[in-house]
Amino acid sequence: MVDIGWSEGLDEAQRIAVEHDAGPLVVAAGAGTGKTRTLTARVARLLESGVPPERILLLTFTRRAAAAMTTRAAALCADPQAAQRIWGGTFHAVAHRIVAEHAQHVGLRDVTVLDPGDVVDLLDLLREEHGLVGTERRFPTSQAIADICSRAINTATPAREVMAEQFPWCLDHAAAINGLLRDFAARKRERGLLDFDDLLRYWLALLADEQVGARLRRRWDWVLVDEYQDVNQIQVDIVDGLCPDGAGLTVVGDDAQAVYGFRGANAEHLLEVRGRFPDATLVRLERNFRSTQPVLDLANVVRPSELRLELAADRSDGGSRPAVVRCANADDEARQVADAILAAHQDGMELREQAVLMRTGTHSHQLEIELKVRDIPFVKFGGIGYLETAHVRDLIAAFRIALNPADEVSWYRLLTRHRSIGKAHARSLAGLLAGSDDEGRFAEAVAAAPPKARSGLSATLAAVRRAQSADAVAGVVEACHGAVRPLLRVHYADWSRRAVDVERLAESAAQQTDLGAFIAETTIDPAGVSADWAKKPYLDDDYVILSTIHSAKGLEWDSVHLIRACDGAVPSDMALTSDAGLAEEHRLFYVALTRARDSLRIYTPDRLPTHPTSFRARHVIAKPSRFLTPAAMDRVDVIDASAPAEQSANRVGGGVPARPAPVTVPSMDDLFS
DNA sequence: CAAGTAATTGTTTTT
DNA sequence: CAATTACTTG
Repeated sequence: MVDIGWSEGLDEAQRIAVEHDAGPLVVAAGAGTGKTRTLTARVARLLESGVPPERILLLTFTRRAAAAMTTRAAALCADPQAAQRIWGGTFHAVAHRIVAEHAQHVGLRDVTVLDPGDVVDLLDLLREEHGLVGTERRFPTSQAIADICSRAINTATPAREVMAEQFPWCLDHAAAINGLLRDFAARKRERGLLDFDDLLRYWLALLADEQVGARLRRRWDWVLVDEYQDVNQIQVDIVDGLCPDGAGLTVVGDDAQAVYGFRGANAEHLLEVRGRFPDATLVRLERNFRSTQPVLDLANVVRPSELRLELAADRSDGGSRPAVVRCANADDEARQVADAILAAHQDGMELREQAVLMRTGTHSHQLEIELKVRDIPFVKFGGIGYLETAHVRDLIAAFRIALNPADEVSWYRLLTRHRSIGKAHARSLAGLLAGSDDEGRFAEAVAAAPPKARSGLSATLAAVRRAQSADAVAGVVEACHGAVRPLLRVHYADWSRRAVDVERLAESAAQQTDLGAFIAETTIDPAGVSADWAKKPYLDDDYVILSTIHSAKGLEWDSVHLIRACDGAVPSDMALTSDAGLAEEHRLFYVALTRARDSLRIYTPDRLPTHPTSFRARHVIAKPSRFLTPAAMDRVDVIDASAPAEQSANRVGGGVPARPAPVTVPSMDDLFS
């Protein structure tokens, strides 16, 4: 690291942002304008000027982003070790660290983080207690109730209002839902259970406390928040609590890339920072270092924005116009994408420099098959929930019980895995087991269980007892694994396949020094962990990235393929009910386009299956995305791949015709006459 | 009250 | 083609 300081290669606007002093700073950074580089350089500059790393708090959207930024900052510093001591991570991850550290201040003995699935389980459990399960009055699903609750918290809006605006069909049950949610909150508190929203609420509460808040504020002199267009009200309040007068605050964002409205985020928050802190400095980054001019020409036509950033390319190496590729149907689209990927690969472009983006995880179904058939390696980001599979969550539930015996949801989960224990028994037994520290409660529970369940249950409880008294992490893990292993057999038909996954998690957990932290981090950011597991073996391989547009945020590739650019997919038909929803889809489209450095291909199949996975699905006519306006189409080349003449030439596996000729099936009348 | 079988029904996006 | 959900039977 010789002589590559933080100031190397910055343009004028970036330099202003990097060198800016302690006053509040807003960096409006268009796509590809070196936002990460600027933020990183600013951190490096602070460190070089003698700021102790632990006095810097870097809030990012994913853990991966925080890690990338601290690593890059480290590379720019004289003391690379120092950067590792920066406080960095997502709002939720930092919240967990702070809340765990101050558990006693918020009246908790243990902090257990509930994942969204656990939240639904707990609501299910409570709603049975509330007698809200009858079939004759259809009550909203626990998932819907969880969504209402989350939205209320994240936007600081009463649940009743949330229902009126977003969930009108639930309004009839508003009183019952509110009662259930009050109980839900009370139960979580009693048991030391925090869901994702609680992490933020508790952090905010700590900041509001006179003494603790003052101490927390003194802890950091510099607070930098990335992707500020995607924060919600409670996160704004947290930032406010950290920097009440804006001193030392830097926020970076792009209102045209706000795509988390469904989670309560609102790009207005970015625009409001200057109203909140009139002395804030605004720096605009408008020079794009990422893409070629033809790609930007299209992006600028598509771009929706109030900050009115117009991107100008810094690159002068020309480049070709983006392509809109018309395809006959989804299978044809998959072949076209695979063809293009292989062709580029033949021309020397690594697979990892090519990405396929889609609106929803299921859109790549046909493509995944095509890639497998052709032996093209790929990794899919976003969507996949290794850690969300039932059996993996079973083992995590056992870990949680070992660490927090009051974790009623985990007890409930583990109990329902036993033979002869269903919802009803599990509910009462979970109450008993989680409700007291009494030594005799295990024996009591066995006695209270139905006879057929007793031997299994006592084996589980013995293992749990071993786990609770083990002092080394490996011992806890081993005991929990021992508890879960026989249950898999009982509960899942395909238990042997699942046992392998569970084994893997157990191995990984056994190596941890702090099991509680491992579980919490895994719960808060499962993508990071599962990606680590899933990708390690392939790391030196070359593979194509398949990603949802959401998960592609902040990333870039030489070549980008956007599939399913059809109305109903982009924009998603789920979003068409409101103007705000449509506007968000529009921004999402913009985010997708701006991921490309050199090559951008947008695929518009003429026909799409109604059901993504079923092959009996009807194929219906699809229209190209409404975002491909005439002005946009002026800036692309149209390739009509659905025309038969062009097809077969560069196809590898011979072509399957889009619509096979009808086959006459012989009548069976002669068999039955 | 749970297990097993049959029917149905769907599917954004994520910390 | 899952993965719930509804219904029947033990």
